[in-house]
Amino acid sequence: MARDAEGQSPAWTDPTCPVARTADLVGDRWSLLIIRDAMDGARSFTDFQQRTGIARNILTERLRKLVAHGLLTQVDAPSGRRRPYALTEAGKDLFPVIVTLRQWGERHAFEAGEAHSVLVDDNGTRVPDLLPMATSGSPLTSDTTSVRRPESGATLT
Amino acid sequence: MARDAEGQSPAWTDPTCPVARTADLVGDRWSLLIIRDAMDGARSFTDFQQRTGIARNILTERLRKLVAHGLLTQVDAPSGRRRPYALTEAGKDLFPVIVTLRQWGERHAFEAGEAHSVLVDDNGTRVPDLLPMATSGSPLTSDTTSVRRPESGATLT
DNA sequence: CCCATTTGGTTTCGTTTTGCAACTGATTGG
DNA sequence: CCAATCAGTTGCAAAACGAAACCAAATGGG
Repeated sequence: MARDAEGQSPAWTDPTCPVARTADLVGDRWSLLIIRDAMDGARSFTDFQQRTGIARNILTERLRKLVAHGLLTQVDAPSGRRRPYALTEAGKDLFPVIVTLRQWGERHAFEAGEAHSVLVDDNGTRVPDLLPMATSGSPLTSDTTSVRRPESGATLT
Repeated sequence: MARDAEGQSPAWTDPTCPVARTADLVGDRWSLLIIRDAMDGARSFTDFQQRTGIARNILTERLRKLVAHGLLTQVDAPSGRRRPYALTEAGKDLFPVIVTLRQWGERHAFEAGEAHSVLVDDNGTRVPDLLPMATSGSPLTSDTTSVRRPESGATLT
């Protein structure tokens, strides 16, 4: 199985689009939930399995993929001890992604009055909504921004 | 086809977690890229097909799902005219998610000097990185926040 | 108005991915 | 030492996906 290169750029998506690159890594049904649970304290195989409900063979595969791509590591422990998973810096850096997914869900995926979990800071205060801003401080939307594609062939200046 | 309830809560993920709810809607290989392209001006079936490279039958299915869940609509046009797709308010509200995915990709999914597209505002200025902040203005990470789960049974106060 | 082309799908079929359950061999805890 | 737990594997069935062929309704040039 997996006869050719394991985890390289799939190439079936625009190779210059950072959204596509990220989606290639975490854009499946489980990876983001695994990251979410890691951020919420999950460390062991069974932690992840129980919290997500993912099938165990798929969990194995996903954990390996996330480790291979440097979002998770297994921390060192004395000989023959089990090695818990932990987020790398790159993994932790997905925090803004998880937060925006959460905030969208809170706004659009629950009925009014339906109970859901809330992300709070050290003081127990709800984390404020994340909103793209121009340098000037004015809010940005998809209508007031655009994607500038790289000139082909340009790599360094 | 589609013999039973079309698009309801899958229930195989924590029903009180907004991240899970959102992932249930857009947590597959294509939906986020479709949303991305819609934000970048894609309107027609072939727009989406050409930009993403998705198989046409799957595209049909995804567009229907996104419409069913209220992220896309087909705008009205005079009798028997083709109805282009457009983002709803809920769909546009995924903008912060797309932006954080993009920014993570820019930071971690490209080699130094490798060309990629950039999101800019009306002035052509790059959109600043999105970072969760406490109300006080101090930056937040997964280490300085926690998820408060709802007390079971509580629906309204 | 006519016909060729394009658009927006649908159908069929083969491949891949996912899920489930049973199983295994280390690890741990009492 | 022994039972339970952990971290996976393995085998198989079900679901999702992809490629290509097909089709009817729009479009558009002459």
